[in-house]
Amino acid sequence: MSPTGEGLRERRRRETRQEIHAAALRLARRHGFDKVTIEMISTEAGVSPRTFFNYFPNKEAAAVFGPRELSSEAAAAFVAAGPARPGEVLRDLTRLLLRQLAESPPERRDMHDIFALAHEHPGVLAAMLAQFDTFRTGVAATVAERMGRQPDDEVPNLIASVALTAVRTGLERWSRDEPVDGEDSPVPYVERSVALLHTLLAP
Amino acid sequence: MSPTGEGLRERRRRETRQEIHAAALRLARRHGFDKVTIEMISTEAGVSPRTFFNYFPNKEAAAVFGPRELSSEAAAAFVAAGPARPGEVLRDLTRLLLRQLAESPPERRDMHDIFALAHEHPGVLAAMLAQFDTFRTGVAATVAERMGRQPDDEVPNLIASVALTAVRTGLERWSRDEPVDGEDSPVPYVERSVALLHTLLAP
DNA sequence: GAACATTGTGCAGAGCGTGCAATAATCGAT
DNA sequence: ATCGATTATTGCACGCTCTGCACAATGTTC
Repeated sequence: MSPTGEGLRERRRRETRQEIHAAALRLARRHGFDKVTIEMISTEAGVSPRTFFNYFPNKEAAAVFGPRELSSEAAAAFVAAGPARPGEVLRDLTRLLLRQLAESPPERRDMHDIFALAHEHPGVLAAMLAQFDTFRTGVAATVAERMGRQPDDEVPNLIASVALTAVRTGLERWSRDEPVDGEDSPVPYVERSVALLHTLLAP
Repeated sequence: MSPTGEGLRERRRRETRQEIHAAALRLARRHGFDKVTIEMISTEAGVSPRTFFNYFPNKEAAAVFGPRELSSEAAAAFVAAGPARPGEVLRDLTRLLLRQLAESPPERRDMHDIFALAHEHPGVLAAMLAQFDTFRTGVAATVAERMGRQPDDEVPNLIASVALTAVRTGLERWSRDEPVDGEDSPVPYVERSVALLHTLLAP
């Protein structure tokens, strides 16, 4: 097993999944989403059609694939900070999310295309929202852990929802903007959404 | 044309859609969601399989079917109230949503089963979120109209997202609770979520 | 390197979802 | 009431989706 703690199998699996995702997005750009078949994606990614389904349930999920959980170290630090008032937890959470976004920012072009696909293909929108919601559930569980509450408690869930609403909104606007030289981070966009959100409820 | 302004065709269409939805949910309860086929649903609803697809793109969508827009009168009144500060618009919006929820509350049993299905079938969750998001988009457009902003502007979208997060969270908890005699409205649950949300950002 | 666990692949088959064209029902007007 | 226009229902055909199963190939553990 390698020094990173990640075995060969694990790495391959991650790479294959990424490969299939990239293939799906590439082909959707080239031919239009609904002209693309699983067979085409599989061939482009160098796997069998059957293997495709070992990684994704359908092509929508392959196209929108992205991170589904917080990095575990960051989450651990967040939890370790211990209980606090909801407002403070929300503040910490948005900071955590922004840091993670700054450290491993998505490709603007990919993000743009995914939002565009979601806009014209209901199935893609559904897949994207489902993925986002999976992330939200995980975040809510982390928040719950820090606050000493149950994972399905309303408070952690509302905190996670609010924070991720800001992230989603910021990312969407970022993906629609024209790239500017030297300024290609989604972070300011999300910060802006967070600020707006505060104006909303605390006027 | 009838006095309601709704023609025979329109009414039939609405009824058929409702019929198919009910059939899908009923069969899912009886046999488990993934044992149910389009053919079974169609037969149960008294239409041809081909007709099913004139109403829904797949069985997930049929199962989670629900309202997709604000009632037009309520929305009109909301818009007519004219521009205001974001916080006030949000307050008005939550009132509007609560009134609508009080006037035509969903069946608790249906809501419970839909959330349960969504919990164990990723495809159902995706369909539910997509439907919710369609609603959200429409609400955002209404809010935008009132505020004299574009429908894709961040402010109306954040307002709609926050309000509907509260609705979703409240409905989910309501659907999980045991029915209590004489107290079977989702309204207090949503009100509670709204209140929590305010505590969050304005502590 | 032997035993074990996981992953990739082919095959078969039920079910999904759509385009098309025919038929029937409703609608809006005279 | 009648007639043409619009819209809904259905059957048919066909390609694609997705899953279960069995077995080979490839890591992993001891």
